[in-house]
Amino acid sequence: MTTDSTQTLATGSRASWRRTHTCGELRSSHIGSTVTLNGWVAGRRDHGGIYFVDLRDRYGMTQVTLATELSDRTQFSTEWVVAITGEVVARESGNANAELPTGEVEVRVKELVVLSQATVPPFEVDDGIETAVEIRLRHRHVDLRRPEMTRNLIHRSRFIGAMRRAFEAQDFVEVETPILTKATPEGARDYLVPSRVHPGEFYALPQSPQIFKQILMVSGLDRYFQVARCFRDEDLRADRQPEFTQLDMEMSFVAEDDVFEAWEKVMASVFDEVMGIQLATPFARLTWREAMDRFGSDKPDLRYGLELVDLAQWVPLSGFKVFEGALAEKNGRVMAICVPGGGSAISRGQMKTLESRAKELGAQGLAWWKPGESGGGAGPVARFCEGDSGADLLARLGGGEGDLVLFCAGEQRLVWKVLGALRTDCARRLELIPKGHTAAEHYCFAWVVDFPMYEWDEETGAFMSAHHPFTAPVDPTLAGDQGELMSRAYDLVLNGWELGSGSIRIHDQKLQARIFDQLGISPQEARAKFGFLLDALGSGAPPHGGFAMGLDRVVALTLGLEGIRDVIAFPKTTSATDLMCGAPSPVPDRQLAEVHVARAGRGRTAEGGAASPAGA
RNA sequence: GGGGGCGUAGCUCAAUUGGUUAGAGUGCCGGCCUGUCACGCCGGAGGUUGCGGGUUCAAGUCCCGUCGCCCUCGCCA
Repeated sequence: MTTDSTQTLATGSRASWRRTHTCGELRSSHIGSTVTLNGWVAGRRDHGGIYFVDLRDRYGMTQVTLATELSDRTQFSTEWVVAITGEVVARESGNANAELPTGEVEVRVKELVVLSQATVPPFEVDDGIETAVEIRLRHRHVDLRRPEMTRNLIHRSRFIGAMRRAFEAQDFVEVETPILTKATPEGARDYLVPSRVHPGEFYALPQSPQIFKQILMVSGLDRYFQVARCFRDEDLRADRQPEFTQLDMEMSFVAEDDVFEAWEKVMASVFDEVMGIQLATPFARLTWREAMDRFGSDKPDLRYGLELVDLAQWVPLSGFKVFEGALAEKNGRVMAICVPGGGSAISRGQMKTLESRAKELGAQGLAWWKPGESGGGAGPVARFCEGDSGADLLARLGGGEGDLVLFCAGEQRLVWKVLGALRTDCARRLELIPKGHTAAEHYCFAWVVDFPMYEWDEETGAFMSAHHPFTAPVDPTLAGDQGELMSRAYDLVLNGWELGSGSIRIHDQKLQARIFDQLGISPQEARAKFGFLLDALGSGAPPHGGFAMGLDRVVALTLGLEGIRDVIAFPKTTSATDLMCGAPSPVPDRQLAEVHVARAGRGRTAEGGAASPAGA
């Protein structure tokens, strides 16, 4: 039986159902007062003579009680939105709920108004559910009602707010840059937006506000920041969405240290304000080369050891032809990691998994050794580790009996990649990674500096910028082998995640032109693509540099999450679709014609049929 | 684009060698219960086994195709 209470809703701006308190607010001090609460019915327990309702809003949960007479004549169910008015009463001792901040009291309901009915929820609106991501995304409006999801979004909001205050405290100015901008063939694939006014021409959504922020420096803004949406049409990962948010910044008349210091201040202030954590600054610094050689990664997780060890000196002692051959190759390396206790902790089955992982990354196989009592031991490399050879190796690795040694031989980049991945894998397996995200020691920040300027691209047979083409070289004379040039780019790394990257930029028009030349971009091409930047650099450009931090990532890490999906209100799936609103979707032909776009090849039409191939 | 995993009730899962009417928990609906808060007890409804084809006397199960989700390599200046 539905009450007529919904009829009483339209009673003007001072409706009687308006809440006086939130559902997370009531304490013993409120006992005796009459209150009105608004919220969602999170749970009901009918005990015959007394009826309990858990009322939930984003502030918390409050238990309210209904007399039989009231519960009998009022219909409501899970997730209905109701208003209750009643008296706050103490719970008798023994009935208090210590789990709930409001657990000392409850509200004895005199009146209940149904504000909105609800369909049965597709899954429980509660923390710790095991519902498939797909279902949660499809019903995101319900998913976000779950306290842990609400908490994530609130944490994100506070984090961003604190960042804004911290930058403003250092005189940074927030400036918005265009979302409809110019396509750049370099870098990631652009999302394109057809122009209606200019047939056949397209805007691109920004991969980052890079050029705009440099131009703001030329304009004399001196210190800029922005909470910037960025778009990259590339395949997704757990820590990658096609649209994501950066805390982007740029500053003038600076070198690396100035940028680092500005960020260290911001991070220290934000962690303190939002989480009460006192970060130690300055953050650790290591060169790219050191990061690769010690951890096999340019985003090393510094919370544990398992470092890579170079074995060039040991290989001749081993007499292992395969390793000797690898060393003789150009950029050949033989390296290993020693997994403490891995001799017994890593099973035969797990070794198979490690090996297939190594092969997946391009290794021929996985050489390993489990040292035994007297220098022998098990594994394909064991017979090269007998006697002095084994003793020498163990001394280099700092290991011994009971450990597991994993080798990798080959081209340097491959060795780094394989051992870097195995290092992470083993650390996870052996649970060497300290858990937690609530104390300073859970956060290992590090600046990685001195990246290579260029990377060789096999596909195009040309050098590409490792960072981006506006990055200043360490040596502005560009002397020496182009492949060996180092850049003034840097990354900030946290617990094995790349939080963001930046660089000191080129502020000299002539040097910028030379870099374009090294990238194989002709002067005509450079003018067409980046003419406005070159013009700006020629109009009085201050030395400048900056950095952009992936907000989704840092927010996820500070919540102890392993992916960024749960800190984004409406994220996309692995195939870049939005399951809630159904984007992307076909559009009617009329709409396509307006923007001068014709269908080509596969695809659905707005009418649901398949599009005819172009030219048909 | 490649590799791997998953897809059965609203949700989470089970179903022997291919074999009777596809089950359980939870949620939902109804009934009982005055102190629960993962309430308890009794009853009920709820299924295009992702979709399409094939093999077979017989398919949730085997084969082919396809779609979706997750992880991952490539990719992500």
